[in-house]
Amino acid sequence: MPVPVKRGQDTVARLLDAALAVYSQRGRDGFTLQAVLDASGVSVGSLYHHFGSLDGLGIGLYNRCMDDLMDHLVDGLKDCRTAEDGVRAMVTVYLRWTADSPTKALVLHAAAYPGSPLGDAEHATGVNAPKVEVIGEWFAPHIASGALDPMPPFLLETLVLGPPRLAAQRWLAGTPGFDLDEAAKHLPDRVWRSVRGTAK
Amino acid sequence: MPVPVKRGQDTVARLLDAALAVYSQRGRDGFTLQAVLDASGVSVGSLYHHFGSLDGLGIGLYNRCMDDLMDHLVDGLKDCRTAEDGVRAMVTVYLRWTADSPTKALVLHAAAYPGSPLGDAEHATGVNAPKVEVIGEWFAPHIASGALDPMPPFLLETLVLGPPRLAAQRWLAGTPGFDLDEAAKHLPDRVWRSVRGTAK
DNA sequence: TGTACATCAGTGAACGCGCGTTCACTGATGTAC
DNA sequence: TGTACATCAGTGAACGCGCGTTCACTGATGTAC
Repeated sequence: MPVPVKRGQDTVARLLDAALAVYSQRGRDGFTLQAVLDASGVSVGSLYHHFGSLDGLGIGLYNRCMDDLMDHLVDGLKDCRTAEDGVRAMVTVYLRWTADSPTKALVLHAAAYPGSPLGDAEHATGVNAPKVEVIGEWFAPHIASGALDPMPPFLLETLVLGPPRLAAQRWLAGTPGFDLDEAAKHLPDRVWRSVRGTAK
Repeated sequence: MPVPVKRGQDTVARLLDAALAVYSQRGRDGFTLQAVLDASGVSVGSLYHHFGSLDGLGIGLYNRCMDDLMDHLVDGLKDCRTAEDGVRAMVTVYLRWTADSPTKALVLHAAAYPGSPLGDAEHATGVNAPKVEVIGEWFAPHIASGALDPMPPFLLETLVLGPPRLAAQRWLAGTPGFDLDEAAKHLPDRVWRSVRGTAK
């Protein structure tokens, strides 16, 4: 007989699954207590027992999605050695992850705008800080070596993730003409051009 | 005696001003009917007379902000002749506009995520399509001439606006270390590298 | 192993508040002749 | 210019619905001895 997972863990998972489904199907305005309860089959009190409030569940959902993305980004760097490999991997992974997990991506984008109740979650909890740091540390030596032009880390992030992120946003919004496959074909190259070292 | 503006135009302006103030100060969740009424001093019925619903006012607000940004972008191209000038202008104007009109920028970012009630506004009304087209037409000959590497327009948009947009988003969210002035110093250069023509 | 107790997980009826919207109305401005 | 009428702008009391949250409770699992 399998050792049962920690008590209540199953309920938490069901709530998060339902939250993701509701959020992606009915949007932010449709992310309502009743909708989550219906989709999960869990009782109100149980939701409050585990998450404290509907906002709490929202924050849990956000953290779960962000964590998933971070895992993929970190994983994408694993077999990279050159700065170019790393930059290309970030762009490629971001685009592929979006295509593979559009519902999670949607949660992230919806929460990314300033003043969002979920957007504050990351600052508050800092749950994903370690993984962000891992990525930062991967790139640091390549800046030091000159393989990447010297620039503050925030500009590197901006240049590397900005384009795939905008492409993802437009694609998720269904803007006609936005093709993620075509983006994945060309963006890594072009992003690399914008950050590679120019010094001898 | 000055000819009075069209009847009711003043009320509409007051509502939009109040909407912007409420949205930026109290966030999306604070954008409530009562808050707008209090901030504007206008009566419920009057709001409904002009905008039909609270969502209608939200759409009006979104269109107003997007229109403002588009004006600035189009204006930024006016004195540009080379492709490089144009690309640099787009990046620079986007960043400066964000710094100058953070409240409007906030509305735009908040509405940009897919499934947003305001985000659908643009598709629904297409109010800003003409100005988008103006910009597209400005760049077309520079792609044709090879000054910009040939690529689908959506990739050009992604590469040019992606980085300043992400920088703006992070700055608006108050992420520590994000400096819009520093971004304005370096981004135009680097964005240009990513899109300039490489053919002879 | 058995019993007593403590903690954790889960239930759902009840509550009250604030929300967006409606509607019958008054007043101001424009138009016809 | 004066009168009659039509249209547009603005008012605010009233409505009802759905929302997130609470709470007293039952049941299941873990712990002590």
